[in-house]
Amino acid sequence: MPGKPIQDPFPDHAHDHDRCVKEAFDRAEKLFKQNGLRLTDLRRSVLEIIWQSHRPIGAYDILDRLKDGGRRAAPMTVYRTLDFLMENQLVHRLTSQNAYIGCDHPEESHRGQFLICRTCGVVGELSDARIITAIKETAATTGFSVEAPVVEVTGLCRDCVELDGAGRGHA
Amino acid sequence: MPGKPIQDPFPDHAHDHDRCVKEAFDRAEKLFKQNGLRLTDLRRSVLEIIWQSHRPIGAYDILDRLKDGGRRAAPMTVYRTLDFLMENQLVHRLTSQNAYIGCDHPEESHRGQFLICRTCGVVGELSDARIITAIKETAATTGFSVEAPVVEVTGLCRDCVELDGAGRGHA
DNA sequence: GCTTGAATTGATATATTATAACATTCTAGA
DNA sequence: TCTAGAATGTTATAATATATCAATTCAAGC
Ligand SMILES: [Zn+2]
Ligand SMILES: [Zn+2]
Ligand SMILES: [Zn+2]
Ligand SMILES: [Zn+2]
Repeated sequence: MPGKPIQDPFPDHAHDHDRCVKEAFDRAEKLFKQNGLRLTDLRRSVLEIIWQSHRPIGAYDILDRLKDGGRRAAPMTVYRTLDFLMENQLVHRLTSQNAYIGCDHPEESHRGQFLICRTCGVVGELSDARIITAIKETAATTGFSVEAPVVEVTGLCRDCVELDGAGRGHA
Repeated sequence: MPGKPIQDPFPDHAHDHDRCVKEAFDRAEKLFKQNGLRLTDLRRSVLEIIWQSHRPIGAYDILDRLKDGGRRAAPMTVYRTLDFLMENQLVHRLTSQNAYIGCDHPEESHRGQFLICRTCGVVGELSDARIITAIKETAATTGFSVEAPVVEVTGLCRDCVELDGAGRGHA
């Protein structure tokens, strides 16, 4: 049985994105059922828009796409939906980008660390214990008790490093 | 000779803040001279306002205080000055707060890590090699090359942990 | 099926943060 | 003094996010 290979946290430029979307929605639907949440048309649409790529998308861009899709909507519509999706870990907000990105593993309560490629715009989510430990222990030396670490790292992804920062265009 | 004791990255609730301000301005003046920069009234005022406390302050709050001080100013005035101060490492922007904080050590080019107390609002800046190493090495396992890590950690500072999250009020 | 309260969405207005573009003033040096 | 570049003034606008109240939809119990 093939199954999923060892997971790479950063989506390759040539990966099968349809599979990402399918898996994301499978997980989402499961989560909604388990928790008795309502996967409404609006929520589904917003989630679809967000999962159209691995690039973070702004609230007003989501709004535009909703309108393109024939739905009438206002900023509040989007922000409310984003709040709901974030509460349920289906979406994360990248504070350094004022933008939103889909999450791979909404089952577990978490706050990921993010790698953001400056060239292609793609984001990968990490969940690395060592980073968190380093932050917690360093904070502890000054008596600081960590609650919500924000880690957002810009740089160049594997594919864009190879292209020496000239790469563009993929899901 | 007394000199400075081992530096604690998080300002104590009862520390001598006048000394912080004095030292910050000594460093700033030195930096301006060394680099042939112009420490204008506007820049000095903005830096003073930012150093009034160890809490981050928003651009529009800076604007208000400038006006209180009898200076006429517009948002652009503030943002331009902040840009200048940030270029010269005298000020950092906390992306998770949309707010700005004074920097302790403008001499060295750096991008700090920040501890932000949710109760008293005070911010301490770290510059911890272990955190950066953990981020770089983890990123490297997926071929990602780190350029600009953002680390902003909210939680409770030493003093506020002791008060169990009821503390308030100091510089 | 009908009722009802809660959840969801609609609609309008406004707050907050940040940038664009061009004009004027200041300042260091020739 | 003259002048070019730096700094600031001024006006307008973009981009992001929230507050508030009304209308609609939905699930559950009767
Ligand atoms: Zn994908
Ligand atoms: Zn996640
Ligand atoms: Zn101080
Ligand atoms: Zn600093």
